[in-house]
Amino acid sequence: MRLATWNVNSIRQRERHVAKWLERVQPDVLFLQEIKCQTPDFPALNFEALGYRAVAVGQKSYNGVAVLARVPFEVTHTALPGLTGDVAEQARYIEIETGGVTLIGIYLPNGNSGGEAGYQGKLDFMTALRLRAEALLAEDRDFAILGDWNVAPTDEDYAKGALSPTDALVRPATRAAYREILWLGLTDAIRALHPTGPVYTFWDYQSAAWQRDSGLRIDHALLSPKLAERLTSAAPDRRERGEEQPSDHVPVVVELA
DNA sequence: ATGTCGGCCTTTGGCCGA
Repeated sequence: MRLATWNVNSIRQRERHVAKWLERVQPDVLFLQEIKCQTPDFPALNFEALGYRAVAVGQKSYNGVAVLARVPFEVTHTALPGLTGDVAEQARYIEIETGGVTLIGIYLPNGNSGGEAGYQGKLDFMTALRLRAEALLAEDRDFAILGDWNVAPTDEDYAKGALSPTDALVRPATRAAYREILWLGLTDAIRALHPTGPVYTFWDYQSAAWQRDSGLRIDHALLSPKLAERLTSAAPDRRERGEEQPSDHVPVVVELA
């Protein structure tokens, strides 16, 4: 099973990139983030012509997630269970079941806007996500959580100078919340296979970040224990960052035997 | 490394978010 996640930074700007990428990589399931369109405006029919059923959870202007799959699936949640407050109104979560496995796509709040209240929304999302993972573990479900986590888990996960030490992506409370989820017994697919060194998934549009390889590792796939045993590969597809008019994120692809 | 994007309204330029 080939799973993928990609923050596309507007599906209207990146539809051709996604279509070409699907044809080249042929994932079974692809989660998208930052589609930046309302649900009815998502170009689902164009992806269905390529053999991918598409379901979007959109909103005006910002955020928005979607799933594209060439395998049968059922959408089970379009919002993160248990989450309340302003952040709960935003399109950041989709959960599906396919082949007896639960797959979750997330666009975790960045946390740098809206002051401390905005940052608290990020932490609230992470708490609700941990509780969701705990519930799935208690049910003995096999599951994976893929997406733009907006967390650089360790200092190896961002290039020197690419972030302020006080950025919400690296604040101690952010990292602690990420570890609480990871340490439930989940496996960070990329770090399981590439334990050290830079494995960036994002390069800012500003300051020639791509040319300087000044990147971040903030897109992650976390696997439940039995899925982790099936892990055979996990890597960002850096090639996409060099395309014309790219997203600032590249796809992350995970293979399970 | 505050000369980048994308979306939207305040609408042909300025703002917010990333």
